[in-house]
Amino acid sequence: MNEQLQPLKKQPRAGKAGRSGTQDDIVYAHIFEAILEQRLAPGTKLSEEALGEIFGVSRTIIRRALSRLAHEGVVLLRPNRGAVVASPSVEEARQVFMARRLVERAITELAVQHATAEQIAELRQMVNDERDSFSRGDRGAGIRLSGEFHLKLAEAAKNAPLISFQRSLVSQTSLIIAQYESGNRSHCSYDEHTQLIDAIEARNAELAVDLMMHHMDHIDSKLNLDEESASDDLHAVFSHLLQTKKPGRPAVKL
Amino acid sequence: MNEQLQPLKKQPRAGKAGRSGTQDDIVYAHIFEAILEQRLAPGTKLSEEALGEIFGVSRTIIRRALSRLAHEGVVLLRPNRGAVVASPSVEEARQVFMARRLVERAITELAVQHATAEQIAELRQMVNDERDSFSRGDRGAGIRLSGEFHLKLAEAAKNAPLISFQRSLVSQTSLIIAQYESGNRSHCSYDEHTQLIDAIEARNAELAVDLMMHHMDHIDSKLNLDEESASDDLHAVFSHLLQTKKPGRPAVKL
DNA sequence: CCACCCTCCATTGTGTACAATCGCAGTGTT
DNA sequence: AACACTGCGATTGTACACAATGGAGGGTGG
Repeated sequence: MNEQLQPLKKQPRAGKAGRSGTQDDIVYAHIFEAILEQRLAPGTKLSEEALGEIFGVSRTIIRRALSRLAHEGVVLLRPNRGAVVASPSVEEARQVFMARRLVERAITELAVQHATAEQIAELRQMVNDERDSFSRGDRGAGIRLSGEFHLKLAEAAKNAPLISFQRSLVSQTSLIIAQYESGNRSHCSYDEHTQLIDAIEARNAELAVDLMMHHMDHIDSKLNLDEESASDDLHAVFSHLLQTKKPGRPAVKL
Repeated sequence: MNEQLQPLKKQPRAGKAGRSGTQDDIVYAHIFEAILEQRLAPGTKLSEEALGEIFGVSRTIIRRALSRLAHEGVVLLRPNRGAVVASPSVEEARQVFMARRLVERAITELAVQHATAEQIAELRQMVNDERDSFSRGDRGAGIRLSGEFHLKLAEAAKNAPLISFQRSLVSQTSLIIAQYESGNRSHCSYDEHTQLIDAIEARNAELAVDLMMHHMDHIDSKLNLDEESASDDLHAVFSHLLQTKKPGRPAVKL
């Protein structure tokens, strides 16, 4: 259980202190990826020392990375209790999706106005990568790339606060998908992404927004948010109890 | 120039390591307040060591506080160059306002649905405080309380991601107001806030949203964002030069 | 006289040591 | 037997020491 993550220091850097601010980014990105690709399950404890050993950096760096992740909502930082991978409740998931609809609508409208030919080309490339991942059976990478597509779209909207917010929302969405998806099939059907790009390229705002909203509908229709919950959910539902009450003894009298 | 901020450790705590996570919050809150109340002008350098001495904590704490502030956009963190109070450009200000309209509209609609009687009472109390501050001539506190009003409204909307985003937007807005306001009169006329509360209490969504949008219009009509800029702006425009060149010698040949 | 380069200093980035805190287990008591 | 208390272990919170970076100033050459 000690070497399950990537080997230390993916990118060899000159000396210990490479270009400043780069070290945390690497750690951040790796943990982020691991969470989104579900190599780290919700609720998993993220020990600073263990992570530091794995990545070959001190706890200082780990701590900063965890801090960023916590700010984005994919990691829960409990004072004096350490960090765990967030396990969004159904209610939290609903809130995230509501916020996303709001933001995606605005982003789509803005992207129609501002997207450059280059950005549109990049978007098409990302859809290709996404399709490849799914056809390769790499579900984790697929979820991540699908999220990055929406992030790229946000960049085309040319509004810094929106981009930042979207990053946080996409992260949490990916976590929610990883946690709640009913196992049938692909999440962001890349076909919908392609149609969306077409509408944006044609500068058809109405159609683009329409497609995006349908896309959102499809995403959460694939989740088990409504009604009762499956096995995974039990953990999520009771996680808030487990961290305040003793897990050894039932926290709730039946 | 060494003791211009509040005396150390406003709230006396038990020993050095009080309740965990509290220390950073205090420092964070103090710097935040100082920036919003314009006791720290945009472009001011925030030395870690100096702040650490002022607050009586080590650079570690300061660094974390600055990190949070940077994430909210009120502080700019330049690698290897230290932190400065952000000085939003006109374009950045526009983006923030665009995002705020989006978010405020949604928040207003949700607040109409979910606001409890208690929350409405709290909102009224905040407007009172705000009015008091302005009548007392405390412009800084007024700006801050006005922002906190909008933040409280966001809480009534019961959507965690939106609250978090709103916090960031309000912070930046306050900074923008502090920087660009044409000196005439109060920014958030508290009267508009009162009307807004009335509409929310009456569960009149349409009216509430309408009032909020007008409120937004009023706010940025009071700023000098359009066209050229006045005296205050000069500072903003040249602040990036002033922090690289010596202030004693003209940075730009006339 | 101006421009370029080199050295020095201030400040940040990182690693590590120490201390406080929390959860857990063992033990004693009712 | 169940509850409460106390001590221990592990892990986080904080401070500090060292290393590296970037800028400023002085000096030299053109």
